[in-house]
Amino acid sequence: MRLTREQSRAQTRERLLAAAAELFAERGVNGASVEQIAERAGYTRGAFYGNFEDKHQLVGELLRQRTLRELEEVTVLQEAENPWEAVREWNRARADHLTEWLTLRTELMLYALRNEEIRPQLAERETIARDAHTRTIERAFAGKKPPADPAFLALIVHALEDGLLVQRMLFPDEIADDVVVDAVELLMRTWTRSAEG
Amino acid sequence: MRLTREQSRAQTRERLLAAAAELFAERGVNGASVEQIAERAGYTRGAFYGNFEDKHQLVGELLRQRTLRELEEVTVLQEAENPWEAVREWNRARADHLTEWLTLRTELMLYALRNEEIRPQLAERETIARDAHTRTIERAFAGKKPPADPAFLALIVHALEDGLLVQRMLFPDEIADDVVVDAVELLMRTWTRSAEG
DNA sequence: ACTTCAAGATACAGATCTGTATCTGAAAAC
DNA sequence: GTTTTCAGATACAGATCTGTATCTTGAAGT
Repeated sequence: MRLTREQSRAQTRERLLAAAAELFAERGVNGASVEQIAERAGYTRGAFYGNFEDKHQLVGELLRQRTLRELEEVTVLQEAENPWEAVREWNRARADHLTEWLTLRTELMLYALRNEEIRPQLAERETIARDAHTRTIERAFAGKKPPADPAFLALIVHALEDGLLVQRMLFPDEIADDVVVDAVELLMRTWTRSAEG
Repeated sequence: MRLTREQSRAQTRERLLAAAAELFAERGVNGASVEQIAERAGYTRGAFYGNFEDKHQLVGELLRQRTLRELEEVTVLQEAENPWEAVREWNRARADHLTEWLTLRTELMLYALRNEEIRPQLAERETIARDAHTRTIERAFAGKKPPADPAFLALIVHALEDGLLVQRMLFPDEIADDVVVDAVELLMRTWTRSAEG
């Protein structure tokens, strides 16, 4: 199939971003050279510098892209008919590429942490994720009295999810995919129980 | 004060390790060159290669050193007369350097994750920390019936602590130092309450 | 079809980094 | 006090990486 010039250019950009994501996960942002990225994508450095200012800008783009994707996923999961089962399914689906995915996420976090300009993007992602949890919790406690401020409970759930993903990455054999959901369900159960009592 | 040759050499090693820790936190392991490390420590590359094979070996040493320190701290905190208050104090003390400390920790984690040889060290640290939590929880539930396997509850507490530290690093103004302890206390409270009911 | 234009390849200059090999000066040994 | 030894500095060769400047080729426009 013949591609229009614009399409071809977009495809090149996309391939470069995908190759960069792979290499960043494998060797870290600083460990992957522009040359390696271009080569992995099937091009030379010329294509890279034609599409991005430099590696710094590409990292910014990648972070933007990944943040957007994650926010979309959050929305989809929340709007599912059975959110808990949806999250469970999500964890199972991510299982194969968990290390790659989480490593890249961590690399981007560290990078953003060191660069004032793109740091707000990081903050935005966290805030939205936490707000989503807050709403879910408020809904779950409609009527009942939660054991603490819903925003605080949401922070706990959010941090717990993140921490458990890391543990799952470090001990893939020992920790089941469902642990994340199981743990959150346990918390919600004990919280609602203590609310009734 | 005059130093013996052996002392001087040990001092040099120590300074190089400290300088490396600083730079790894600032720019990442791959972002810090051997030259920069030596310079920050007040030496030249000659001193570096006289004390370490290469950067790879130094990272291994650093990981070993930091792991040991953390394990010591865990022991000290556990054996304190009032562990909870001790942990609270620990969090306050770390507040100033939290970002530097946690960034380095994350960098070392990523590095170990990518190097099969030193990966066991990482696993050891996590295992010991989790075991310590398991014992604490078993003690807390002596007699009562916990809402789940103590090892599972320990995993939750451990992951939650890690996740909250990250959140505290990302939002230093928004999240208080005590949040980590407060959150764990909340969990323990609701768990024991649900155990009584 | 012929011209124009731009995506991507190639070539080049400069910077940086690594690792080794050699040198120097001060502590240790006698 | 002289000799030996070793920690750390200096010098060097090779590799790699970045960014720009120029070239080539195929799509777009007429």
